[in-house]
This record gives sequence, C-alpha cells and structure tokens, in this order.
Amino acid sequence: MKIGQRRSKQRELILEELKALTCHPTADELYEIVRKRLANISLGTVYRNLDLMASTGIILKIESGGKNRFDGNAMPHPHLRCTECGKVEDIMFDVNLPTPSELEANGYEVTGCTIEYYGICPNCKTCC
Amino acid sequence: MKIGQRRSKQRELILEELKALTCHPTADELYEIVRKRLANISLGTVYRNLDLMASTGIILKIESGGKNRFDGNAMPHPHLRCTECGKVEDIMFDVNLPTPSELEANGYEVTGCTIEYYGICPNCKTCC
DNA sequence: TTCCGTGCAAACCCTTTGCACCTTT
DNA sequence: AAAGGTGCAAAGGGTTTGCACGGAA
Repeated sequence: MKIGQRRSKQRELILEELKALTCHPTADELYEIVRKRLANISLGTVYRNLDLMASTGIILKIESGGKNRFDGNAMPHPHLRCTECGKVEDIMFDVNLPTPSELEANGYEVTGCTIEYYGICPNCKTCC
Repeated sequence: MKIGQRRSKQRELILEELKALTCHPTADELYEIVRKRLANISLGTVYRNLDLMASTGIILKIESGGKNRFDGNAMPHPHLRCTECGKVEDIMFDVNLPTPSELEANGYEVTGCTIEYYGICPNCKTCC
C-alpha cells in the first residue's frame, strides 16, 4: 500500500504507534504519544498523516460529533462508543449485513459500512 | 414525552418542520426552513432545541466529522451517507443485529446502535 | 412573580491551511 | 536540484455559551 509520494519518519512513527494500540485514540492523544519519540513533531503533521492514511484505507477514521478517533485496524468491524467520555472500543461480533452491492439500487456507489453501538462505559457508570 | 419544562413556539416549530422532512437536515438548513415561519428565531435556539430533543430521544442526531444532521424519525434505522456532499438518506432494510443486551458483557449499558453505509450519491457521481 | 427559553454575539474547540524551511529522491 | 513533507501559528467552521430580555406557568 502506497501512502504518500515519499517516506517520512513522522508518518511511519504515527502508523507504528497507532497499530500498537488496541484503543482508538484522538489525534491529540496520538500526538502526545508520538511526541515521546519525536519531540518536535507538530499536531498539524499528525492530522495530515492520519487523514492521508485514512483516505488510502490503511487505517480507519472513526468520525463523531466531537473529536474524531482513529483505528489502526482497517478491517471493518463494529464499535462500541461511550456517550459520556467518547471512548471507543472494538466489538468482537461477526455481523451479517446486506452487502453494499444490494444497496446500489439507490444509485449510490457504496464503499463501506459503519456499525456503532453506544452507551455508557463501566467507568463512567460508576463515577457519575 | 416531556421535552423541556415549558412549551415554546420555537421548539414546537422546529420539531414540526423536522418531522415534515424525509431528508436529514443540518442545524443551519433547518434554521433556514424554520426562519420562513418565525423570522427572528436564532441559530443558537435551533441548536439548543435539537440537542435537547435528541437527548430525550424524540429525534435522532446523526453525528459526523463535519456538520451533524438530524432525523425526525427516532425509530432506529440504517442510513446511507454520501462522502462527497454529506447528504444522508434512509435505508429501508430490516437489519438483524445482536441486541444491545448481548453486549452488556463488556460492562457497558448499551442504549442504541447506529448503522451507516457510505459511498457516493448519484448526483455527486455524475458531476465530479 | 418566577425562572425557563430566547436572541445576539462572542467564545470555544477541533481541524485545516499558508508559508518558509527541511528532507527525500 | 526538484518538490513533497514538516513545524508553526493563524485562520476556519461548526457548535456552544454568557447575558439581558421576553414569555410560559
């Protein structure tokens, strides 16, 4: 998978750290993590590379009303979001949905599908 | 279903206009619509009431990285989003997903689920 | 009369972007 | 040397919020 036109230490580091995580960090959370290994990286660069990698399909961008989150596992799979703290976890279910091709009757060229459960995570349940 | 503590002409009008639509407008689109009947309503009021009604479950807030959209039909149902123009449509499929209660093993109190297909709508396909 | 809801505009916050410099090819 | 990628900081865009006023109960 080709990412940009040239390699960059920043991009490789961002991808490496994201893939090492099982959680789904926001851009600024990942920025803080990457900063420990490349002190003067900028937040703008993190945003640029995350968007670039998401658009080439190497990673997943999990959009939301608040801060977006990113998933190093690009295989489509359902998520579970806490509506209190915004945290997103993976769900292990295999889900059978109508395949995108069935939907093209609407005239859409369907490229993917998102499944997201939401609720309140154990941590937010106890402290509120 | 109780909404606020008191009735307000603004809130009733916003809800009425949203329910009359089959599309899923953004806050500012709905603001423009409502303004035709209540010229000096403010965008802030539209935001406040949409959030209030979404939090009580009367309407659906469809979140996204860009502008959020709102759905007058609070019955959960899948959506189809155009990644070019952001427009959201309903899908008529009945989908069988594991019920939220099956997920509470994660310790979450699950309150709902979103299913969203995405792709490029017929209109954006022809003009780009 | 009470105090919730509103209009207005400024503030907020996440994200994007312009520009000069650095790095990869 | 050419030109993509970066750091920095400012701009952008959607949404929220403080405040004084208006209106429902």
